Amino acid sequence: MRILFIHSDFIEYRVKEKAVEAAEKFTKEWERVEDCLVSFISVERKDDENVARKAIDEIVDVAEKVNAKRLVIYPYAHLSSDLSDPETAKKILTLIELGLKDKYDVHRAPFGWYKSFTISCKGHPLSELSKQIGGEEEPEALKKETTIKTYWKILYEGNLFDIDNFDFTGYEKLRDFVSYEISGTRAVVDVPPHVKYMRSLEIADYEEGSDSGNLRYYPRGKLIKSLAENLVTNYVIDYGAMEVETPIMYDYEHPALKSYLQRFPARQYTVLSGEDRYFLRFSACFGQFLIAKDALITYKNLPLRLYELTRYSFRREKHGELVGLRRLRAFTMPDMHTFVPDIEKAKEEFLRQFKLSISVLKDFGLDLNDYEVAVRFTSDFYRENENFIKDLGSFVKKPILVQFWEEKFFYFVLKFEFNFVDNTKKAAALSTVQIDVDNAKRFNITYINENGNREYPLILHCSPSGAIERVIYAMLEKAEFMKKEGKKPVFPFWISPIQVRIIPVSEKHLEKAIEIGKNFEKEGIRVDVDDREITMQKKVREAEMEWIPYIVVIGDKEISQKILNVRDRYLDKTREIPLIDFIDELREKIRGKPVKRLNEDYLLSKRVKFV
RNA sequence: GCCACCGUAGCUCAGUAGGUAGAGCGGCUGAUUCGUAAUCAGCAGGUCGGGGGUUCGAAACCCUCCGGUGGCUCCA
Repeated sequence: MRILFIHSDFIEYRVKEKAVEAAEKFTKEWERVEDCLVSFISVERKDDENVARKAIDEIVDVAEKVNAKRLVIYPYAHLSSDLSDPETAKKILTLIELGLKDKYDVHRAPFGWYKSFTISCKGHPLSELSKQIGGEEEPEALKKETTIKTYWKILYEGNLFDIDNFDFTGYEKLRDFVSYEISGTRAVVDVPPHVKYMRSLEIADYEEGSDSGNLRYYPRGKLIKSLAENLVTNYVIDYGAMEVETPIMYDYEHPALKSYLQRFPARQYTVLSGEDRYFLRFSACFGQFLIAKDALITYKNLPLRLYELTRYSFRREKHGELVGLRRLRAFTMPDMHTFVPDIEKAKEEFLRQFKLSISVLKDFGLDLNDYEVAVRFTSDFYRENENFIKDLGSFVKKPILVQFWEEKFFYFVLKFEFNFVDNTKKAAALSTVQIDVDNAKRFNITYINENGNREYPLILHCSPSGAIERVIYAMLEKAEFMKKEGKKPVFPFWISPIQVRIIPVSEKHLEKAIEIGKNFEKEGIRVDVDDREITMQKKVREAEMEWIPYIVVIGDKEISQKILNVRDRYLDKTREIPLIDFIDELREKIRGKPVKRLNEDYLLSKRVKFV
């Protein structure tokens, strides 16, 4: 259904001739209504009573906003090219009329007639609005989200505070996050700064040749992304998960998948294979659940953990929501599922994964001050596990946002997220863990218990870092915060695409510079040499603009004294250190971290400029 | 999905009573061989996002599509 609202000084219409066979009988050939809200409505194919109900809510909502007492329902076919049959349209229009009659003075223009009309629009900002309601692919969960009963509190030092009574002094980012969550931000903002960096640092870029929200990654971005992926995967495997790989597209008609789709508030990409319709996965859940369903699992195998790094997960986010790396339609998500026998075990895993997520983010240079914690649960879960929730709050030693759901509508009873609040005061979720009480049954995943009987496990969904692209986004936004504080923006050493740049003072030092560079390369440190014929000032400047952590200048002095002159970005100063000691220092910094080779030429004169 | 703004050289942008394009950076060439955030000079480089229309004439005005951004809505 589509509705066009016009808040009018008056509308006047006159019935002319029949437009369709099924035209409605009418009582007034001419009508004029003063000071009213006119709703021009197209009833579309697939619209039903639910859509009518939703339409009533929308009309009431708008009427309240513009303070209208009189309503005009005006059938108007021209808003849509996918109309319902006339009988349905009449029925739904009548339902809407009846639904509004109690509270408003409702007038309705007859259906199925050509009418002349004159309307006077008030012209204030809310006087013209249009809405689209329903749509066949809209999952229940998306619609339900707007009606589900929920309330919010701040949890701090074991106490729950009303949002309005909590003093956010010193917790401004939490305040921004809360207002973003509950009311949506009102701040006037520009493009988030990470978009500028993702391009200028040659990490990622928009790709016109694809759908919006599908980005291209340049060599440096690909390197950063791979390192990030490897780090998370290593963590998860150390944690005890087994890595699997599953298809990226699934059958719309598969019964378990079909009902799961309805519980998941996201839109899908659809793929046609001949006549058959498939959707692109929006997480690794399906693939892993379908594996678990067929596996022979006993209580001795629990907790069982499956993991996949999805490249990609797809969500067809609305156009207006896509920005840079914050929100994409194709993204890389580490996704682990843990199967446990009961709620006690689930809580134990939940807490461990909570801590795992903190460790993972820390390696990306994001600590608890950089993100806000949200914990959400059903009221039932809270009643039975109040202390558990409070312990989570105590563990992070700062106030957190908690959300209560009166009923369980989604598939989980408890979840947390770590939300990054960026320079435009918008929030994006990074790590998350959920306790899923529904899907074992839905997918018929069972394990054999001590007595030889089949039982449904509980399932934890965990993305310890959140989407990899989002982690990069958070690192870039954090860099901007650093810049605002007067610090130099920089990546953690292990993930810097170039870790050491060697700058020969003049051409005659080049050979020696390359030789010194080899010592770093042997240790798995990504080093390059600026062999271009430009001034060294300029080389230093460009190295700084690329956020390279260590800039080593090689001239006569360094060659004769065998001491390196290092410009250290983390300390923001230049220091002198013997080569051996410096390499030891860097080796220590990358210990236990993923290592990858430089993903571009060692010599800057050979480099391509991508942006 | 709706509304608004934007799209000009590889990048950032200038170019409004409509008269077939400019700067800086980058690139190339030459000079300079240089000590920690921009050496100097010359040269090359443009279907003005795509398509359609108005006009003698469109980067400019209109329509439409695509892309980007912001707002609304929404965001497990």
